[in-house]
Amino acid sequence: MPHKHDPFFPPPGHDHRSCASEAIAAAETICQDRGSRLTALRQRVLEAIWEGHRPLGAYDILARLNRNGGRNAPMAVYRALDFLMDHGLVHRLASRNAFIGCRHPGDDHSAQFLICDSCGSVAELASDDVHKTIGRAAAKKGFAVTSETVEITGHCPNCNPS
Amino acid sequence: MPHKHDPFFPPPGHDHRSCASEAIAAAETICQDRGSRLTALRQRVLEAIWEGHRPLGAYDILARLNRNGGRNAPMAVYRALDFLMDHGLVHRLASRNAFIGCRHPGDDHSAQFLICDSCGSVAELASDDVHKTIGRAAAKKGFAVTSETVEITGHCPNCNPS
DNA sequence: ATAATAATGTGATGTTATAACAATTCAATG
DNA sequence: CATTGAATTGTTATAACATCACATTATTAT
Ligand SMILES: [Zn+2]
Ligand SMILES: [Zn+2]
Ligand SMILES: [Zn+2]
Ligand SMILES: [Zn+2]
Repeated sequence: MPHKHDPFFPPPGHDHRSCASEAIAAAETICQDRGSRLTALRQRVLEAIWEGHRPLGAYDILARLNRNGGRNAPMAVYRALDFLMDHGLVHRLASRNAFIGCRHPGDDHSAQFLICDSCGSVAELASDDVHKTIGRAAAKKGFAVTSETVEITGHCPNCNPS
Repeated sequence: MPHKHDPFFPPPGHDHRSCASEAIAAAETICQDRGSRLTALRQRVLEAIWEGHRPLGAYDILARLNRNGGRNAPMAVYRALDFLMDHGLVHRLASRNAFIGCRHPGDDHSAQFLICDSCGSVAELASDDVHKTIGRAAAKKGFAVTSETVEITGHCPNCNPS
């Protein structure tokens, strides 16, 4: 199911608690459905990621985890991220070495990311048109697609009032 | 101008010398036109990259550079790569942390990359259709595109005889 | 309770990329 | 040619990102 809030790039002042709580709730449901355990550590990592709509590096997440005297090691974060990615709750942005919460968890989707150069926020597009066009272009060359990385930089509507 | 060889994914046995020599020749022309210097170091990096159609990591390139007793440091490679990328002679594959020679040097193009999971070879697509579809999808969300990273993995025609 | 499995802890290490500053080479000018 | 400023390269150190290997603990199933 799509996100409750509509704004694609949520404006600076939006009620972000609900973004985060929706994401956590969706994660719990998905993990239950799949018989997986959303442990405290994994949930804390997911919460750290959902502190905003900006991608975070693994070590940024680690710092947030350890803010109040935590003693987690990088491995803990990477393992949690692997779990969250396996469950479609988090995406990795290859062009940034960073991670961001999925806005369409549960959907089986191929995503494209719009990354704002000004404010750093990221929106997740799920354009079937883009996906299919890529598939056609690849097929024309005899290439069988298994996965796509589509990351687009530019200026978001909040930073680009046209 | 497009590459002389047609095969999009050059077959294993192709005459690769001409791929490399064409690329070097194009680089010389482009640098002359722009009043830039294709120094020995830069050329050696470009040659290393053109030893094949597989992407190479910066440290792979460094190893090739230093094969015969060279003493170059990583910085030398990264600086040469920056130069070559600025001049549109080399692309970086974000999903691989690796670099590959551009097959359309001189063209002002937005590229997509097809990366074979079996043989590791990479082909550079320059699909205007993909480019425009991405532009439309982004515009629909009020996003102004400045650059795109499109990297597709799967199986190339040489590895996927259908 | 026991045993198997899953998750986490821990320390070391591997990999990719950049910072900072010194030395050298190059091209232009007089 | 000699001078000079800019571009390039050398050098060392360090930052940033990611994984390996193995020990320990927690959870689940029998
Ligand atoms: Zn939000
Ligand atoms: Zn913005
Ligand atoms: Zn070739
Ligand atoms: Zn192949």
